[in-house]
Amino acid sequence: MSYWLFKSEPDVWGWDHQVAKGDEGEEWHGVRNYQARNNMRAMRVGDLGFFYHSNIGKEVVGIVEVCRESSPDSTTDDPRWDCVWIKAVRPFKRAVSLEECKVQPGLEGMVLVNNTRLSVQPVSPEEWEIVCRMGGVEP
DNA sequence: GCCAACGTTGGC
DNA sequence: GCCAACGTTGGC
Repeated sequence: MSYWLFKSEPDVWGWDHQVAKGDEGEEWHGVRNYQARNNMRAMRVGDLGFFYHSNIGKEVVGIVEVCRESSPDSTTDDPRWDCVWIKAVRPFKRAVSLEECKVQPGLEGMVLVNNTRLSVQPVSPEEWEIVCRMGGVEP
């Protein structure tokens, strides 16, 4: 079981959209970055991830689960790009902002804090636990 | 809206 | 294979 973080601009695709898709989930299409794609290829069904709102909010708002492993991205014919499907699991009781993460002990090495431009990131088990607790949910 | 960081592209 | 030019992301 591994942990991840998915970034999305909430005015394009936000937590509420994700929740509306229910257990069927949604294809995490549109990623055109090798590092992010490779992270998705490493995902397995049942892996958990944070759902992060970039630009607007800049905060982790909930937890998602990988419900389909990486397969061709339906929004392109380019065979280089594929993606997983994710479904919403539960919302945070309170959103955890980027600002908070930056000053939280234990999160100094978090990719979110150190590589602002990577849209699909790995999260360590320690980071997972810390951020879940900050968000008011059990890891 | 600006700009820093970073990734990609393409000429050589 | 190098690197300059360019494009994109995302925090501020």
